[in-house]
Amino acid sequence: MQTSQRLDQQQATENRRRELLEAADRVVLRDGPEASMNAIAAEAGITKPILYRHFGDKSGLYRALAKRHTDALLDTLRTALDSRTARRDRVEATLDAYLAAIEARPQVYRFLMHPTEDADAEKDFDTRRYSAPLLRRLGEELAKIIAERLDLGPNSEELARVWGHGIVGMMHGAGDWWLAERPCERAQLVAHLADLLWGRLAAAGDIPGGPGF
Amino acid sequence: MQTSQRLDQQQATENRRRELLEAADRVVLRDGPEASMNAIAAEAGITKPILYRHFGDKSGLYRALAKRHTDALLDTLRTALDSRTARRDRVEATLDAYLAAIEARPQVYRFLMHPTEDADAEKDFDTRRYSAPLLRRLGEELAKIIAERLDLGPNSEELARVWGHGIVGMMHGAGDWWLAERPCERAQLVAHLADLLWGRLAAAGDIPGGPGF
DNA sequence: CACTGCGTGTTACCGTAAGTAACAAGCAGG
DNA sequence: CCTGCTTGTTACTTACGGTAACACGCAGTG
Repeated sequence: MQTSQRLDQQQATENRRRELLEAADRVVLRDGPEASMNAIAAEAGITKPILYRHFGDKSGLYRALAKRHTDALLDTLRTALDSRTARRDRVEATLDAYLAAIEARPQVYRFLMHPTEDADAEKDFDTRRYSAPLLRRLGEELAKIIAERLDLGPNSEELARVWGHGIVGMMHGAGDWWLAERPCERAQLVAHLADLLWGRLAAAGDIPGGPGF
Repeated sequence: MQTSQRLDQQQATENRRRELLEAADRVVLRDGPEASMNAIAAEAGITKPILYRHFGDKSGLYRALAKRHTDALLDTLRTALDSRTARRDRVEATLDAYLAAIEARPQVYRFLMHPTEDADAEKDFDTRRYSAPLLRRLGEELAKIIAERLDLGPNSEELARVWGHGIVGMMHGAGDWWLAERPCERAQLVAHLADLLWGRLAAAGDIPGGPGF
């Protein structure tokens, strides 16, 4: 019975882990990224050392938590990108899906954007590994899709990655501002961003009599 | 002699403030955004309470410090945007100026991008006031310039602001990734991003026999 | 049955960082 | 000399991440 016991045990700890993650989730949903380990432990009805046994340290817990949300968001975005419509419609659907997600759960969004405060960064002012993993993943995924589907001529690999991270950055930057200021409807924002990607900036005329651009 | 004394006094404290800011600058340049108040005070040859008397709290000091760098960066970018060349050249010059700046002083850049950890956020999970002030300012400035110079038809105000923040976000996202991974030369990155803004994404053909996009 | 091993849980602690209270010294001007 | 103001200090509090050490419960084994 040793092996089956070990399996039971493994599953039990995995269930526990899931419970803890869900508790952490609730706290983050309430307090945002500055949720403390103490608060999370309290929400789960236990004390800190147990959290540390399960996740090593704070960034371990946060990584686990972020992975769940990131996976979910990526699924949503992929669905939007995979619909069988015109390219512009799909781009708009994807932008809209992202914006809807951050609009629905701003605290989670803030949590995901939080730089990792990584312990492994230590003393090296290395510039690597400082920004939000979510954005990196989104950028890479988008790059892959672009490279798969678009005929970009030579250098397509590099071009696709730049575009992937650039578009994700655009989405993030505009979304962040929009969420804070709410200057217009979501649909308007989506249309404006798609216009930007569709080259309207390059096509626009100078202001008549203006200083030129 | 009372008034002139008061003026002397005012100027003296202002000089002191400048000295302290320069010390803080050196520490941030060395340690990045996690520079501690103790370390900054030590660098300035004094102790914490004096820093607090001058700047109120940490975010006060950080705001003052960020303002200096943001002003400087904005000046650089404005110069690039104001050159008397073709629109595409000016856009590329601006992107390049931004990227050169973050490449030259990554620690300062990390510091500027750091979310404010604002004390005034307190308990309101308000979503406002959480992201880097630098990006907001860049976005607004760019929006102003776009609105001033481009003929965008109706709704131009709103469109310009969306584009401003969107383009800044794109620049930031791509720059951040590029700085971490260094996948190509700066000039390449600039050209690719300009291509994106010039609508090459919309114009590209599907991969022959691929899944479509 | 006593005994060992292991996973779960606790309390109590350390180090560090933000922020503050309270006090000491230099130096104007009555 | 004494009052008031600025500049500086030391020493504290509070909060948080992280850890050590110890206690309980519960399998399986001699």
